[in-house]
Amino acid sequence: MARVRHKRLDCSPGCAVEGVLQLVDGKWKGVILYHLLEQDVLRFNAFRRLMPNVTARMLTNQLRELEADGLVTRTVYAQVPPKVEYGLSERGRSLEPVITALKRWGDAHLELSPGEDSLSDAA
Amino acid sequence: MARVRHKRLDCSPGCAVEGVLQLVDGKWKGVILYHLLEQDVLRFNAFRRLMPNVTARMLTNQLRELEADGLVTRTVYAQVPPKVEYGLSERGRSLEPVITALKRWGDAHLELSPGEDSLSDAA
DNA sequence: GCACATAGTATCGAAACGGATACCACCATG
DNA sequence: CATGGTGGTATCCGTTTCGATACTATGTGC
Repeated sequence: MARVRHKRLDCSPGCAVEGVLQLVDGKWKGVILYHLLEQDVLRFNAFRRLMPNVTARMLTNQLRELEADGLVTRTVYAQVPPKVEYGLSERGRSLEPVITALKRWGDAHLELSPGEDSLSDAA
Repeated sequence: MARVRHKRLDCSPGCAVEGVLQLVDGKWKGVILYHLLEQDVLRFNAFRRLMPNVTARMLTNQLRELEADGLVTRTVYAQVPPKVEYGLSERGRSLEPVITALKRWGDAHLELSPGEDSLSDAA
């Protein structure tokens, strides 16, 4: 679901840049990774509470892709009611400098007025 | 053209991360920015030669969006044949740590087999 | 006078994206 | 017996993306 982007990474050294972008791109992956770096472990519905606008379909989707890319781990507990925990793999955790660089730049250059970045859906 | 992503950045502190992603995301923006950091100034067709798979339509599009976001500058010389130069604005140049972080991670974790990242279209 | 290079634009249409909605199993609680 | 919470899946369907193709203007070289 993460935009097909490039079949071939035909951009010479720029490839590396594109390659990471391909992993992080996806409507909600940035936020998901960010939250996982902060919280360590999150359950499905915990994500939904953190990001009220994401639909279950999309959340599943993004998490599955991140898992397929080896960035997040998915642990299912054989319980009823079900319990599934999402966390960062080692590879995922290694993205920290990247996420940090993104956050640092955003904080410095984006000037999100506080109040626009509320957790509430503010419908 | 850069995927609508989120109307509201309702992800609390993660917003900053998403915000930057919104600027860098776009099928070719990562590579464009990377090349501009390396080369300083590039002309339209120079980009096309560096990225043989991008169509004129898309290239125009990505450059225009980057320009609208204040990351690249576009200088038109009143000549015939036309000459248009693209470069980084100060804001664009400030993205360097971000691009660098992306590239560093990509180089370390992606293992692009050399030969797959050729400049040629290798049709 | 024809082709080539410059830097694009316009239009078509197929494919992908992604929201809305309904639905699943299972258990606990009231 | 119904309702709520868990973690999803399936389907429909409008919207967006983006490649392909054709086309523009002007000046130079052959």
